[in-house]
Amino acid sequence: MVARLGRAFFDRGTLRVARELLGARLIVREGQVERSARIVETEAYVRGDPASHAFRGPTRRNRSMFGPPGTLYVFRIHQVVCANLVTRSAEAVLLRAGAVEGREPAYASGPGRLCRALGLTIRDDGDDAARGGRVRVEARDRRPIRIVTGPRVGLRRAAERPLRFYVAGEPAVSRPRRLSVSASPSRSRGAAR
DNA sequence: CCTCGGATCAGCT
DNA sequence: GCTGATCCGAGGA
Repeated sequence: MVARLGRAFFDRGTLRVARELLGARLIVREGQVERSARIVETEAYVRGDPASHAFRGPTRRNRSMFGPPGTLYVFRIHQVVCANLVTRSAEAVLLRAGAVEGREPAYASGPGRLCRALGLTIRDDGDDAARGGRVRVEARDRRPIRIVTGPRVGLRRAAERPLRFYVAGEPAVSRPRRLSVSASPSRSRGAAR
């Protein structure tokens, strides 16, 4: 049995959570069916970050970002749904890509495609993934992964901040750009790629 | 009220 | 690489 990631996991620094979510499984229950994906790409949105939806304070749209750690913040942009997991202090981690599990493994490359693959909708906004309802997250296994850090994707403001993290060698990751390699979170600093 | 532009994606050059 | 779709939220007047 795999441990669900609970409140304590999300109630930590956002960069750390963003890195440690890599390899974790995002699971969405749909009646009797469960759809899941291994998370392979994340982005951090932090306090004082002009690109963060929480930057200008709470509104109806972003109120989930001010919820407890582990809250889902789901928003829509250009008719596309994207999902975040809230950490602390109105910071959050955007889930950008995943390896979808099932009889036909597939790659969901991009936050909109990931949500679509798992059936996440705007109705999931505000749900508590740490408590584990329709949506939950399970810890990754112990196999080491190599994490790459780089600039976030698709932003006009604060685009250069290295707040994107992804698993090296994963096909689902969005168009790779400039890279700087770091080690797996539970291991010591590793060799370069 | 009006205007602006976006944490995207698909499709085209 | 670039563009357009397409619409809603945010913010200013």
